[in-house]
Formats: sequence, structure tokens, C-alpha cells
Amino acid sequence: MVSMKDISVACGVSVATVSKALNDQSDVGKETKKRIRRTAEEMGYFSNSAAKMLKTNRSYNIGVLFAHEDYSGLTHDYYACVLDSLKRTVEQQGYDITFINIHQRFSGSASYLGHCRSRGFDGIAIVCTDFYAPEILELVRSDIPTVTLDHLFNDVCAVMSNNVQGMQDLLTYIWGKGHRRVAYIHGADSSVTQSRLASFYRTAVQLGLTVPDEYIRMSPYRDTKSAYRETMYLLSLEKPPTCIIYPDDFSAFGGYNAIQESGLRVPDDISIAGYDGIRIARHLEPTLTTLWQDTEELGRRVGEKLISLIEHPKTTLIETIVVEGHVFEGNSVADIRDQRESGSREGRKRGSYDPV
Amino acid sequence: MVSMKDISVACGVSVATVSKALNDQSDVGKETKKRIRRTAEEMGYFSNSAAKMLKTNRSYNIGVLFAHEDYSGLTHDYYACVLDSLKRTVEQQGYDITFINIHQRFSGSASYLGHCRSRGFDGIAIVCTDFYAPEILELVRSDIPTVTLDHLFNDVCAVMSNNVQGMQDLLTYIWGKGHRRVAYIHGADSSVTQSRLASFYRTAVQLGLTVPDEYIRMSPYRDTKSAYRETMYLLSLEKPPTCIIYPDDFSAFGGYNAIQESGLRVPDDISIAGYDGIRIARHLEPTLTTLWQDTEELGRRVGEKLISLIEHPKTTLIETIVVEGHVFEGNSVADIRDQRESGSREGRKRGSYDPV
DNA sequence: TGGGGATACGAAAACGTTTAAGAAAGCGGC
DNA sequence: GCCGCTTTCTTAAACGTTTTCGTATCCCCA
Repeated sequence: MVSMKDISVACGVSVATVSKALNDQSDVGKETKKRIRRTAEEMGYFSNSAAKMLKTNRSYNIGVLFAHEDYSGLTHDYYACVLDSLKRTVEQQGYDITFINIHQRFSGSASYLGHCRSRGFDGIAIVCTDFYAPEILELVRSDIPTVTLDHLFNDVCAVMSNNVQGMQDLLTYIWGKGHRRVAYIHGADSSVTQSRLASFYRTAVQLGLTVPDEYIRMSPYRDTKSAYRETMYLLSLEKPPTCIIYPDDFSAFGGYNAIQESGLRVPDDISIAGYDGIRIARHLEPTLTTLWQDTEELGRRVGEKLISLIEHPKTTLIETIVVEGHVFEGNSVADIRDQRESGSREGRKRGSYDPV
Repeated sequence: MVSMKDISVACGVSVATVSKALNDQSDVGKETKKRIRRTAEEMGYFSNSAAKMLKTNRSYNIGVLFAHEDYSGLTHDYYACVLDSLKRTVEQQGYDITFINIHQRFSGSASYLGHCRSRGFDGIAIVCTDFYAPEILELVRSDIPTVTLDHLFNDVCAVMSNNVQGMQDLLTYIWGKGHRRVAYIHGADSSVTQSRLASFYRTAVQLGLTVPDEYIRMSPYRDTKSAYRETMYLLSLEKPPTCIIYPDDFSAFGGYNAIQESGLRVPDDISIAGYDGIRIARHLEPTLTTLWQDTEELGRRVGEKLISLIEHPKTTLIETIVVEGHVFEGNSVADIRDQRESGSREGRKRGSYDPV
């Protein structure tokens, strides 16, 4: 490996001059600078990041925490898209991305914080994990610039998809299509779930929608089997809903299967809506009506905020950035306003739909 | 940041002894070792990877090349799953994963090789990219331990999904279900596509299947719109196929839409098959019959081979590792053996299927 | 009593950078 | 001819490790 030393002897200057020339500093002659850079190129020189890092305490490396118990993480469409956007954003600014993990052969310490300290990450993004785990708390309490996605900590920057507005928009859209019996199968408990659920209830009240308890069900995110079961349950009710909102698009497909198997059709007999806006959802018939989350923007904002936090620690304010999504109108939610008007005001069974 | 120096003064020993103690070397007393390790813990010591790296020329960091022109990369189910598996594998052995890119603020050099040299990656995995780009060739020709996925270079280890066997199995399965008019919409040109296409033809010959030229179409990978168009074309033929094989599962959904819109049903009127085995494919009705590729194994083998290459460069042989997939039997391919026997030998139109 | 082999520890150089401080040279103005 | 200023370059220390080699101590056995 050719080092600055080699270049310095080749050019007959000191290593200090070489360093300055390559870093484009002002106190080195124009000609010398050119000569040094040319020989560096010719000799195939590459800077040694380890040495640079040791000296400057800057790694230009960002740690990303992407836990993958239960096989989520990378294979999760939503998070993968956010990560992809984050990656593009920070790389454009000259930063690299390294995954944070908890193994120890090199770092010596078996903790997330230890790993980060050891690797000297300039900043960290916590994207997808159990935010209540002690080793996570240890991490966010450290002085390393941190941005979280979809979770709020005290004194930590966060980028959040607007779940409150999102659920409100989605439910309002569905209501606008004439639906008055809307069920919501929400995901497993998390701050995201809580936001959506609270927003669902609040919006329902605002719209004058009554929501029977049995219309609110739980099914873990992306668990199609469970979504299938819950859908079956909802279909078996005496007064089944006219529309079901699922925790996510994936789950919605599970529900779709249940509906098909019951001999019903989407959206003619029953409507469904997802959440996320994963790509496949708009490539399938019937295309899924869903709340599309702006993963591109989410990732970009995480990256930008993090870099700002790193490079201007004093002037960057600790804030929560909220990113809006919007209703993606597929054709899985039927417009049933006519039917409502022509029939009895409440509890009317529509079309061929007659579950028992 | 507490360093070995701090520990050494706290313990009244030299830094050399601290280093040896923390690295569990033999020439330091049992008691001293304990004392040093305890104080290191108490003082909140974390090893400095930069310094260690500088001294040892080992980074315990693996570079992964994941180009993302055309938005593929991370958001691509197949590659994301492989990456996830690769990540788990190498992290368990104490290696980190960093994405290779071509920007230059820190490394100074605007090439993949420059980035790798600068970061001192112990090894690199080339997973998803244009393998013919000059900056990629420069990379694989370097002396850095390298493993590629789904592409073969001279003198470079490769892990490949068995596309030849895969296509043979898939076509044979379809043939076994009685199909004699099978179309294949293959992906854009690449070594993977060539393998599959060649295998398709060879298998067809072996099975005594005649394949009219118009049954072989091209549609870029994961392009549902294009798959839709090609499907429409195939349906419009005078003698349309009884089964269509798509470049990938995603495309198969595009085809599915075309079929539905044409008023036909899968698999009653026409059969379809995908390739990849992405998760969603088995959660939708009709579940897609597809050639499932073992992404878990693929990622694991890439990681294992790479680490072996790094740690035992002399004894690790340069080879191509082939990973088998298998036909995932959904219900998108109908068994039409009965119908063939009862009808005319060739060219009979089945069921309600009467395209114009 | 002394030689020899473990055992436990230290001194110091080295890895490739950056950077503060200083020095040499050139030059204009008095 | 001297002073001060600018430009350009060098010296040397420092970052936090690892590792070679050297040395001191102790014990065993001849």
C-alpha cells in the first residue's frame, strides 16, 4: 500500500506537504500541489481511513440499527425503502453506512453502544427495532448524534410518518365513500399503533361514526394468517363491517384471501384498505386502497437531519420531523353512497352479501 | 474517550500489558488480567477500531456492493433477502457490513476500488449491479477477497442460484401437469437470463415440447406494465399458450392482471408461473407456482465463503458454489392432463377460453 | 551456588495521518 | 541595509493500538 510517505519521497517534499496538497489546503504552492496530486494518482495512492479517523476523530460513517428478530428488517418493504433513501442521501454527502450489531469479535464489547463507540460512528440512525430494550435506551442516552424513525424519545431527533393524519385521512376517505360500518384490525402494540388507533377513534367520533367494540381487532403486523383469522371473525359477525382497515398492506392480502374464500368479492361485497403503500399493492387487481407513506422523504429527512446534527451540533435544533403520506386510491373500497340512500338507514345487508 | 493509557495508569501497569490482557494473551498474570479487565469495564472503555485497524491491517468490515440505478437494490425482495442472510452470517463471525459507494468526500477517490482500499475492507461481496461496468471490473481484478452473487468472473468466487436446474424443474413440472403449449417471457439480457433461457430450450427439447418463436418474449425484470403487454400479446395469438412462465413473481402479477382483464381465470383458463418465490406470492390467492430460490442459503454461502477467503487465503479454493431452489407448488398451474386426453391432440381450446 | 527455564511485565517502535508551530525565502518600503 | 509581511515548506508531536524484544523475578535441580 502506497502511503503519503512514498509520495513525499517521490516528490522530494515532506509528508506534511503531501497531506496538505491532497486536502487542498492553502499553504502549499500551486505547482507543488499539482505535482503531488499527479504522482499520487500515478502511484495508485488511496487514503487510509483508519489513520485519518484516528487523527481526526471523524469516521464519515453512520451506524444504522436494524434489528431483525422475527425476520423483519431488510425484508420489510417499508423499512427497506426508507433505508434505501437514507443510504442515497448520506452517500451523496460522503458518508458511509454500516449496520450496528451486537456481536463482539472486533469491538470487544457486546452492546450496541460499545459497537458504536468502537467503530466511531459520527452518528446513528435507529430505524427498526424494539425501542424499549435497555441496550437501545443506553444508545439513545449517549452523546452520539442520533435520529430515530417512527419513535419519540426525549431530547432525540425523530422523523415520523404522520400516523395521526394518515389514519384520519384514510378513515375520512372511506367514510366519504359511504361506509358507516368500518372495522379496524390494528397491529401489535407500539407507539405507531397507538397513534393510529387513537386517531381512528377520534376521527370516528368527529365523523359521527359509531364503532362497536367487536370491530376493533388486533393482528401482528405483516401476519397474513392472523389477518385471515380476524377477517373471518369480522365476517361472521351478525352485523359485519362494510369496510375493513388492516394494519398494513401485507395483512390486507391475508384478509383478501379470507374474503375470497368466503365467496365474497372485493370491493363489490366488502371493501378493504391497507396501510403503507408497498409497491406490489398497486400492481394487483383489485389495486389496494391504502395510506401510502412517503418512504423516500422519510429516509431523506433522517439522513439530512443526522448530517446536520453531526456537522452543526450547536445550531441544529432537536425536533420531531413529521412526514405526510396520502391516501392512495385503488379500487378496493367501493362507493356505496347510492346503496345507503336507497336502503334502510342502518344495518342493511348489501348485495349478495349474506354471511352466517 | 478512555483509552488503554488511562487503564494502564489506573492499574499501575504498562499499556502493553493492558493490550495483552484485553486480548487475552498468555504472557500476563491471571490476577493482573482480571484487574485490568475489571477496571476497563468500570471506566467504560471501548476499543478504538481505527487504531486497531491501523496497526493490524484488519478491519473486520465487509464491503457490500449494491448498486441502485433503477431503484432496485435494497427494495428488491430477492436481493434484500440475500443481504439479510449475508448480514446475519458475517455479523455472527464478528464482521460488520458497510455499503460500497463511489462518492468521495472522505476516501478522496471516486471509484469503488478506491473506496474499498481506503476503508480497508477485509473482503467484498458484489451482490447486485451491472457486472460489465469498468469500475466493477477494476474491483474484481484487485487482490481483495471477493465473492459475487449470480455472476461468474474468472478467478473469483461466485455463489449462484441454479438457474439451469431451476428452469428445468419448473418447466418439467408444468409439462407434468399436461401443458404442451408453454410460453416463456424472459427477463432482460444478463447471464442469469441466458442460463434460464438456454435451460428452457434444452428442457423443451428433452421433453419433446415444440416452442414456437412467438412464445418466447422479453420483458424487463419486475416490470409489471411490460409483463402485462406481453401477456396480452400472448393471449391474442391464434394458438395461445396454456401456461406462461414469467421472468419473476412480480412480473407474474402483471400478467395476472392482464389475464383477469381479459375475462379469463387463473388457473382454470390459463396457467402462470413465476420465478423467485417472494414472500407475497404465497399469501395471495391463487398462490403462485414459482421457482423458489433459497435466498437464506445464498446469503449464508456468500458470507461463509468470503470469511473463509479472508481468514484462510491459502487453503480456500476459488470455486463456484451452486445453490438449489425448488418448485413451489401453488395453485396457479392447472392440471390439464384429463382435458388433453379427452380432446383433440393439439391446438384444442379449453373451457371458456376463446381469445380473439 | 549457580545455571536454566518458566513466568510476568515493560520499553519502544511502528502503523499513516493531521496540525500547530516554526523557519526560510522573497519582496516592497523606508 | 533593515523591518515586517506573505508565501511555501518542514519539523515534530500526537492519535490509540499492537508486537517484538528485552529484562527481572522466581523456582527447580544439579
